[in-house]
Amino acid sequence: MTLRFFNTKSGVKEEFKPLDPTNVRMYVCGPTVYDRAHIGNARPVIVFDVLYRLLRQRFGEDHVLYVRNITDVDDKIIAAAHANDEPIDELTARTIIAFHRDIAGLNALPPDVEPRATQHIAEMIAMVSDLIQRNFAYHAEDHVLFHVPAMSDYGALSHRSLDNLIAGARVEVAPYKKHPADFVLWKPSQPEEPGWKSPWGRGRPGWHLECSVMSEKHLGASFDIHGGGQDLIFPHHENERAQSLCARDGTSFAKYWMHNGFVTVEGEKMSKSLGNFLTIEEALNHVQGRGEAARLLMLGTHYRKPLDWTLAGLREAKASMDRLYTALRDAGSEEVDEHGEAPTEVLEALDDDLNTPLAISLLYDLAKSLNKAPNGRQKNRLAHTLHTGANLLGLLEQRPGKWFEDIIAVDAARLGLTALEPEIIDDFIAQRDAAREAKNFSEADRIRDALAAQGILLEDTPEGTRWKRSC
RNA sequence: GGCCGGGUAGCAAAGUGGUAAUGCACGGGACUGCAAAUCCUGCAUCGUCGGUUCGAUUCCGACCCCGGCCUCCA
Repeated sequence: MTLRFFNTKSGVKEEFKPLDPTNVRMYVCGPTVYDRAHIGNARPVIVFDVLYRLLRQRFGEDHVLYVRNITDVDDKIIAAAHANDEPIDELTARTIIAFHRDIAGLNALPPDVEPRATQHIAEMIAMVSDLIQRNFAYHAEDHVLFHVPAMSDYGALSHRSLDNLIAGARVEVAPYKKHPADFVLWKPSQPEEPGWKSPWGRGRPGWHLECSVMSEKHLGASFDIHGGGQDLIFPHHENERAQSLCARDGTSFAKYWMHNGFVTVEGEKMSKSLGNFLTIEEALNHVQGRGEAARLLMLGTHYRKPLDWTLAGLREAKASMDRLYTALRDAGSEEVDEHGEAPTEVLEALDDDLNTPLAISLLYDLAKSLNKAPNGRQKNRLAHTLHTGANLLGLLEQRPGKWFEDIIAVDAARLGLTALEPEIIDDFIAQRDAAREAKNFSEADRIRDALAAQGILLEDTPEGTRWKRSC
């Protein structure tokens, strides 16, 4: 097995060789908890969830450590709390709960550690002190700033030169900065703002510091993979890297940097001003809470490419999931088998820089073979293979019956659905069967049409009539 | 202006120096009372122009579009 991942720093696919195969470590930037998670936040969650699943499969479940932080101190949080007239703690607690619920709906496994910035203030202060001591940072007007020219290969991750940065700078440079590119490690807090006592007065950490500190604390100063959205490459990850490398000797920080592409919605960049800020919850409501459809849509495009999220695409993904679940249902495979060795081809597709679109196409191939399988023995084998392969992508984790019949995790009434009870549906089906028996096909079709109008589709099989919800 | 990524069938999206996976949609056929589901089958010369090559969609160059980053952002 050879895993290859595109490393942002080198700009090419590299063979993945973990520092310690018995302790593969990855750090992914998690949410800043000031508002509901949107569909753009969902992409790294899903992409790195697949990476986590792959690494667990390849190196063993107990040999992978996945850390995803929660940023719970930040100027946006302060602003949002103020706007809501709500204590910061309440805002962040509420938002974290919603975040967990949202991504659970996307079948994302929880990370092994989910550290919070506010629980690492002491370590942050210590790292700032180290940077000052090593002459990589300086104290000026209650701020502590990282002095960018002090680091020789600053810009190596984002492939920018210092000259470019200055040329492109559109911000007014604060007067206390020695160099325009210098960035804040610690900044003063106003009395009404959250703050912690420090050698430089009451204040709070700069944006990048938390990830340097939390990755070191939970993964060590050198670890394997650092992931996040492409927009984090600069300045966040560049600065994180600068802090972490300059604060220590002989460490490598992240060996592989992986970044997912951006998400647009209906062809437009998501932004609050455009009013197309689509939350995960809203998106899932469009498919009655079937998170796997959203997941399939996300994974249907390679993670480094831009992804345009559309309602049509989501509905199509739902139809595609129907196909896979139909194959399982027709195979009589109601068992959800979460374990077992995933099919080699699927694993190999993922080994090659997470080629999820190829992996998914292999699932369709398996579904086709399953549909054509002549006997129960082969069906069982293929169903199991399809299951384990799909599970690697976080798909097909439900019973087919549940997939087709439930309205999952949403308030049906709020969606304007009548959500017929299964008993009532069965009753109609019995009436229709009687009509068919009597060759009264117009009555049979009338019942079928009536159910269809309620979103219930019928399928006649040799074993009898079955139904599924159409949306 | 600098950096990065895209442009493949109606839509979505893989991939390869030797005439292009897969899904959805659509057409034909089988099956069905009719459907649905399923199966079989049809549907693209890969942004433009040059170059390298026996041969390029795949390599090189130029150009044209599209998106992102350079300021908070997944």
